[in-house]
Amino acid sequence: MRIGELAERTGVSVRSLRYYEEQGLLSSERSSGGHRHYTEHEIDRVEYLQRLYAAGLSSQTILRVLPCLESPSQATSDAAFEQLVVERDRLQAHIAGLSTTLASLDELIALNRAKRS
Amino acid sequence: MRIGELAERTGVSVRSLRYYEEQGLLSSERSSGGHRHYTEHEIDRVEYLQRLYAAGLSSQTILRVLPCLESPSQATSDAAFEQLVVERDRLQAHIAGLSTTLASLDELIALNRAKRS
DNA sequence: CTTGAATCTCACATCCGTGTCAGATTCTAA
DNA sequence: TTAGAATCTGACACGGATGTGAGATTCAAG
Repeated sequence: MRIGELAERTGVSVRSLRYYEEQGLLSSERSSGGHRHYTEHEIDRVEYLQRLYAAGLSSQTILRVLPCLESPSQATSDAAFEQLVVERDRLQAHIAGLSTTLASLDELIALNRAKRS
Repeated sequence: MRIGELAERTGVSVRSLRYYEEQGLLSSERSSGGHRHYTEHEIDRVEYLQRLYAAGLSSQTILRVLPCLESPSQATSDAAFEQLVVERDRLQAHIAGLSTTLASLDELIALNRAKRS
């Protein structure tokens, strides 16, 4: 499929897809004329990238953990694996903080609801 | 206390504290010479602001929900309350997404660990 | 073929909380 | 009173993913 279809099916802009490729996070075959072509597989990849971005990883960080994603094997570099664990722990802590905030927002809502009519 | 101490005690930079004030999120008394002075109360306020920023609210959005924070009463505007609920729901959904990502990172870690020596 | 839609590259803009620097002023302790 | 630290305002810079526009080229359907 071409880039427009991939964009549509993933909900990610064409601009972003090109950016991901530029960052080394997404690959594509090129037609003789230079147009990018993707397989179904890239849909999952793009969606995973979006998840990682949403989790607060930068392009560079994602690049570092990619080997773990692509080939979970003994050959996977220690650096990639360690980075993966670091990011997991960071995300876990982040979620914990957000959960606390969520709880306090809930309290706030209850408090306000009580004081209203 | 002065701005330097507030910064130190909250872990927020002096620059950011001034920015919060500029955005209408933080108030201060001024000395005759123009220096800002804060009470203990502002510590909580700053920490709460940090939580909201971390939860993905923009300055403007925080400004909108502030009335609910400051005076939970019948007088609190409907708009503020509704925005508060919107943000709570947004945060809830966001946490749910992150949790999914966390789970998949955990899987990935387990998978990689298994394949390594 | 031809034509219009899609894609290409390159470059610059945007957002927004924060960093940082400059030059002036204020505060505090000796 | 004076030196040095802290604060003041104002302005510009940054990071990083994404938006946007120009001008050229390619693709696909008639």
